Amino acid sequence: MSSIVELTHLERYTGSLAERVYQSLKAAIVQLKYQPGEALKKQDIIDQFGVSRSPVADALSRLASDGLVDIVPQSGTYVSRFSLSEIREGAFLREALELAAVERVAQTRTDEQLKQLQRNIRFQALLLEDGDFQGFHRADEDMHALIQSFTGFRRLRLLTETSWVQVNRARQLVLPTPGRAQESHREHQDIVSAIAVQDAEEARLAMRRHVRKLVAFVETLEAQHPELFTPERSPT
Amino acid sequence: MSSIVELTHLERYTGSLAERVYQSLKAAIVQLKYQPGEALKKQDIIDQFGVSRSPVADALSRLASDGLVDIVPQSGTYVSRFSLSEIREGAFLREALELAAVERVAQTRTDEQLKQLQRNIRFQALLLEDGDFQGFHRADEDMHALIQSFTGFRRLRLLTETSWVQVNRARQLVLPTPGRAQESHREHQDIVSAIAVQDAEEARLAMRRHVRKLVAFVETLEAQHPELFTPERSPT
DNA sequence: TGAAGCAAACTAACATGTTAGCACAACAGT
DNA sequence: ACTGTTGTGCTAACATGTTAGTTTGCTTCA
Repeated sequence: MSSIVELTHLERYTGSLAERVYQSLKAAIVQLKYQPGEALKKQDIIDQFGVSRSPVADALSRLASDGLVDIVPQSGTYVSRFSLSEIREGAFLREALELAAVERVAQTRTDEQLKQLQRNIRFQALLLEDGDFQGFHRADEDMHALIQSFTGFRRLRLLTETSWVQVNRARQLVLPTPGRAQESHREHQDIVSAIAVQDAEEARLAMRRHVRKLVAFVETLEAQHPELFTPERSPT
Repeated sequence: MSSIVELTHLERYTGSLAERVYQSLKAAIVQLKYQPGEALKKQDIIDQFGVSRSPVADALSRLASDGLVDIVPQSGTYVSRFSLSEIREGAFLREALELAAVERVAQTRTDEQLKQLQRNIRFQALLLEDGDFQGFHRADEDMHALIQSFTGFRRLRLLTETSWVQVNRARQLVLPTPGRAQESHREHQDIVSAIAVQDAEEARLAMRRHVRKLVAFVETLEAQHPELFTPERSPT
């Protein structure tokens, strides 16, 4: 059962070879093209990309520090299984960072920044009317990215991304719930409204309500796909 | 002026060669044995450790993702200079993570955990009486580590550490202020008191007061050591 | 039949050879 | 003197050779 995984061509990305291999593999893992628990055949990757072991090894070690693969010394590299505790931790970290960001932005926002957020919100409504849920999801992510960029901190976005990546991967398994997008949009409105009136505390609360909803969706997952999860470390 | 930097022997650390080289270099950079802006001579490192380029390259790439060195492609690797904005970001991130941690722990703590914290606090008092400021500093860090470990999240501690590492490096330049340790101890007491009565909001506030004090010390630094800082990106 | 031992095949980790881009100094032309 | 050019020596990035530890599965012996 050595299912060959179709990897995105390196030309789609920029940077060093190692960087591009990293991007391509990461996308494949998050999109569940690799099964959690599956062994990563380095030779296959080398063959598909036409590169040598060095950039691949480099990419894998970066994926390991993201927690997306587990490197077993002198043995092999495996796509990490889901772990409820890691998913909860990812959600906790994202919540911590998003709350701090929105609190700060509520206090420091300029009118121009507020305008951008409000434009995004109206755009979301427009996409919902058209039933473009994929577009809505992109606009959703854009909104979070906007808020984070308004803090002026560059690393923040990266950290949130890597914290969240586990949850995001698990989210691929959850079927979209009818009405969830509308509900989500209303929560976005609450957040931006609080930012508009510079109420930091309310912005925090609104963001917290929003983020915690996302987590609740994932919690039900283990029962449906137990084989993708690591057993929650019961002794032997 | 190729000042030879004394690196800690690899035997002091555990893990793969690359891991140990990473630990040793990181310690040297944080302790300012390397001057910010200084070029890292890979050959010197190789000679001192008696290893090959692979583990050193691996270690350097990890230091780069910590923000401790800047790798310039096809040119060289340099110990990163201080940047006020990066220091502020590090402080922001640590604050975000520590606040979330203490808020959670205030709600979920067991009596046994509380006991550990209170024991730590009394130990701090004892060290202060003896005038052992270095020991106090260690106990201080232990307390923060304790709180983080009580969340049950493993990655949290690592993230806080890497967020803070820039600030910590800068802190090496700040002379200890008389009476600061006592003040710090009182702030620690406030935090643990709030945890004792499970007042999450007060715990957050106490922790915030505490963390922000540390940052204030660093802010004055650029005037004293301008050569260690990157100019705050004024055009050309 | 089952367990213990052994060897072959695979892997990550480490070592080393090669390539190509950048910086800086010496030098030539004006 | 000043500018433009070339070449030398450095580097990171990439390719490939080597080593040593792990897994797997076959074989052998109780």
